Amino acid sequence: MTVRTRFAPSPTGRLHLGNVRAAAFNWLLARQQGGSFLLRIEDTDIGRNVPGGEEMLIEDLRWLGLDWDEGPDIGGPHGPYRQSERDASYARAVERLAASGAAYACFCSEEDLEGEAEDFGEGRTALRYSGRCRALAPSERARRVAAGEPHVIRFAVPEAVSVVEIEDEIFGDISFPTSDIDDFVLRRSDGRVTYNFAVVVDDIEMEITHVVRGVGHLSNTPKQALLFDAFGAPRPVFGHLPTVLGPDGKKLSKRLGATAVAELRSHGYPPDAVLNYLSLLGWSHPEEKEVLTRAELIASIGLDRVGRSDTQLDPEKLRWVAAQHLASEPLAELAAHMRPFLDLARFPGAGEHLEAVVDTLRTRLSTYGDINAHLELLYPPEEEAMEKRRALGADPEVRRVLEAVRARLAAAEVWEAAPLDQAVRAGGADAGVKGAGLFHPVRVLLIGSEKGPDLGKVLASIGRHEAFRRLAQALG
RNA sequence: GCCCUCAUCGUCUAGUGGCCUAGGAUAACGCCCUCUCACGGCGUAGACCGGGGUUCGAGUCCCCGUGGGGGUACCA
Repeated sequence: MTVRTRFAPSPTGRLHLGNVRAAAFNWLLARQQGGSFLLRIEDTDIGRNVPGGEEMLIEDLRWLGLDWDEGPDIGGPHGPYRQSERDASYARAVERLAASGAAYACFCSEEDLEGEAEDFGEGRTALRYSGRCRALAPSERARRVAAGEPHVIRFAVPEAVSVVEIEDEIFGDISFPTSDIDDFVLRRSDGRVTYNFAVVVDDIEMEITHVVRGVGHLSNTPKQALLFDAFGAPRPVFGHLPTVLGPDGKKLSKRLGATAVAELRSHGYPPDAVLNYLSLLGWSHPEEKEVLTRAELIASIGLDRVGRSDTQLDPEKLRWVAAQHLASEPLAELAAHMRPFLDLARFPGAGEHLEAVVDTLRTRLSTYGDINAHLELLYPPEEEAMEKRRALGADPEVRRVLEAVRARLAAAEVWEAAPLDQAVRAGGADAGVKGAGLFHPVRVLLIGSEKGPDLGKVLASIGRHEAFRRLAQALG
């Protein structure tokens, strides 16, 4: 049996990290097993749909590298992949259940049901449907339907089963008494089907073998399991993932900007790092490794090591994971990834020696977008820097050192970090200084601070022209 | 109300009755490396929600409580 998993979001727009985490698990599982991963759009609730939501969602998934084998944009043998386009399937499914007696028309209006309201206490009430239309004679039912009387289609919870047993790969075996499940609505009076019904019909027709989703759906699972049974279809393997909470421990909301995928992308987080971090939410590697490549993730992921308690997003740890991923990237690749984030208006010179710049700054960067925040180190505000350089030039002792260094730099044949570092040291030797007495004034001259990266790297980063320009401000 | 479910350092987690004096990671702090910064290395501090059982022995099993989450919709 080949594994088929799916990600089935409603097109409410940007994906938040909880959803993406579910998508990631499904994708990783499918790739590990050599199976298929499908994308399905659950747009049965019109009120929830956001214009362009599907496009944004697809964009986010693509960026993360979670590619699907069947979906609304590329089609596939089990389409359509948008619930709003699957009316024919749902109609057939309703027929089948009605024919077998597992579903029936109910004519009760919402007002009729009010009378059956149960008091929860504290003013809260619930409508638990008694199933009274279930007792209607088939002929009467047919007559009223034919007469065009408004009705919904309800599922007839089988009287023969007293408990629904769910086997969950993550939460274990759970039983739900059927006495707590009333005859729920399958199709609304306006003809639209409900979520619980649509998912099951879709999962059956799309031959989904593994349903991996958030625990929020665990309570729906018995209803869905009953439907699979009523259709005579095998139940898929279920796996419910613990909830992902925001850094504040509260539920993820759309306005929690920092947790949206699009936000991470715009900040320059590497997609592989995001995937890595997300996989660590609720799951742990058998050897507790935490920095994992995409391939390692595919090889080691599994529902058996997923925990059951809710997890909180930790932006600090995400940054750390991202930094680890950057650290292992080859310099040329890193520079290429950073180029689109470069703010050339602020740092016009940086583009010319990008590789050297990235090499100098890379140990302090966690994301591609971090480059600008640290570029100021190499390109301090001009006015202030100029003042410091003049002050340096005014000190005869310092001036002597800087001149010696400048002479050595002028003689440099290649403008690269290692030889430049040697040149600075040689200049110091010429002037009879070394250590802090040499490096500090040179560093203040170059970047306006005694603290900072190795001077050879700084010189290589700013380039020959800029280096002499800064020297000239002190020495004339 | 009723049903389901969760509970280890601030956070992510390891842990499936003795290996736990509860391990790792992150964040914090300190030391080392180094001209300095960053990286890195080493170290310090920090947790089994509470109460009852079961057992020779419980973070691990059971029950109750507390707290959190979900369902109980013609929401998904």
